Order: sequence, then C-alpha cells, then structure tokens
Amino acid sequence: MDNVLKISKALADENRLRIIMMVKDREPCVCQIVEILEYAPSTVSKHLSILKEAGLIDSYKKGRWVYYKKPDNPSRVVSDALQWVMSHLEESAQITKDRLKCISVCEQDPVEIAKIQRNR
Amino acid sequence: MDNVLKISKALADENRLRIIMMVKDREPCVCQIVEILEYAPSTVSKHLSILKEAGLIDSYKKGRWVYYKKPDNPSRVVSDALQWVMSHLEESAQITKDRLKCISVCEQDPVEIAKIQRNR
DNA sequence: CCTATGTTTCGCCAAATAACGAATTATTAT
DNA sequence: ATAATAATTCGTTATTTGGCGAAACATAGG
Repeated sequence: MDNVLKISKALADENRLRIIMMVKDREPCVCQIVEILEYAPSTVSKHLSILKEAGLIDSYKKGRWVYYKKPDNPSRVVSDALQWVMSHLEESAQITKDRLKCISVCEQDPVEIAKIQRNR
Repeated sequence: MDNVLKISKALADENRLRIIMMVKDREPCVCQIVEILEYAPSTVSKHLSILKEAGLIDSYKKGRWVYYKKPDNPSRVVSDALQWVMSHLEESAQITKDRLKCISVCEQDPVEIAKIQRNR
C-alpha cells in the first residue's frame, strides 16, 4: 500500500507528469527542466526529489550538473505506473508543447542555459 | 492530460485506494463502506464522488441505498489505471484486513447496518 | 586555497485537500 | 400527506502540498 500510495501521490501533479514525459526519451539536467517548466529551481528540485523518492526517475551527476532519466531497473509497480502515464499522455497538448521546447533546450549546452538563467 | 491528472489525483489517497479494492469483487452500499472505513458518511460520500468523477467507480440506486461497483465499460486510461492499482495492492496488509471485514459486513443486510450506525 | 556556480535544503506563505457536523435531497414506510 | 432515513451537499476547520527566496552544499576553475 505504502509503495502504491507514494507513486500515486507522485503522479498527482501536472508538473511532475510533465517531468516524467521529459525523461521518456531524453536525459535533461535540472537547469534544462527549469527552462521548460518555468518555475524556480528550488520548486523544480522538490518535484524531482518526490519523483525520485517514488522510484519514478533516476539521476546521475556530471560535474556540477545533475541529469535526470528513466530508472534503469524499475520495480514492477513502478514500470507499470510509468507505462500507464507514458502511454496515456502521448496526445496531450501540453506534452507536445514541452517536446517542441525540449528539442531546442536540450540541444543547447547546459553552460549556455545556466548563463541565461543567471542573468534574469 | 486533464484526464490522466484527474485519475492520478483520485488515486492519491489511501481511503480511495481501499474503496477501489472493495468494489473489485463486491458491490457494497455506502453504509457498508462507511462501516469498513470508519469515517463519517459525508467524508466517505466525498471520496466516492471523487472516484466516480474520475470514472474509476460506478453506482446504482436501489431504494434508499446507493451501491458502488466497478465501471462497466471503462475507457482505456481508466481500465489501465484500475489494472495497475488492483494488481499491485493485492498483497497489502490493509487491503487484507478490509477484505476480512468486508466479508462479514457485506453479508449483512444494509437495513441492519444502518440501524447499528444510527444508534451511535 | 578561494571564488563562482548548479543544485538542494530550509523556512515561510498561499492554495488545495480531507475531515466533520448541519442542512438538504430523495425515497420508503406509516 | 407525514415522518423517517440513506445519501449527498454545504460550510467550516485542520492538515497537506506547492511555490518562492535565502542559505547551505558540492564541484569546477582560477
């Protein structure tokens, strides 16, 4: 129950669903996710930690940058949940918008994105 | 997105997950659900309306009693969600407890249960 | 070593949610 | 018709959650 409930709660937020879709076929770093969601880094970081705590995403560090991605060996309950979300959000207008933005944002070097964000 | 999010939010509460499992293979009326969850009728009713609004449960009326059950022809996104919940909550200790209580409660006539609840 | 900087944690406030009892609605039974 | 009653809706309160900025942490580069 605890596990299912933790996953359900992690999924019960639009921004977190958007993050899950972002890592479906990319591995964005935090500043790239910030750029797409347009929320404060602290807010995005909190969402990421909730998703990670539930096992729905994973992360790795490369220098100062932290990249997020799909979990490698998710448990059955997690992979079934991800399957559900990913299959049923494909047609969402918001997700389509995010994809377009993600294409341009994720092509850019995090160094450049961070520079832009600093000057705001 | 709206649909997925509504379903996710409906699933993000322990009592609502318990209700979903109750209607998995039974069709309890509200007073029977109240008896198992041990919350005020108004609270239970609210949970039921959230689940019904998301399409996760259905109801029918028989006299003064309202019975809840699995939806007959759920959409794909709903049936996939129910499949996920139902398959991964089978082993939960809370659900097992509820099942035992449900056996005795659902055998009783709602008339008797209502009578007991009135005198409390 | 020291500064710069990407990310996270913490403390706070606002908004959303869960719980209750009272009032309302719909139906049965007298 | 009228009273009784199962369920729902409404209004209120307490808790949880989402958002931000400031401070802390961790790593790169001078």
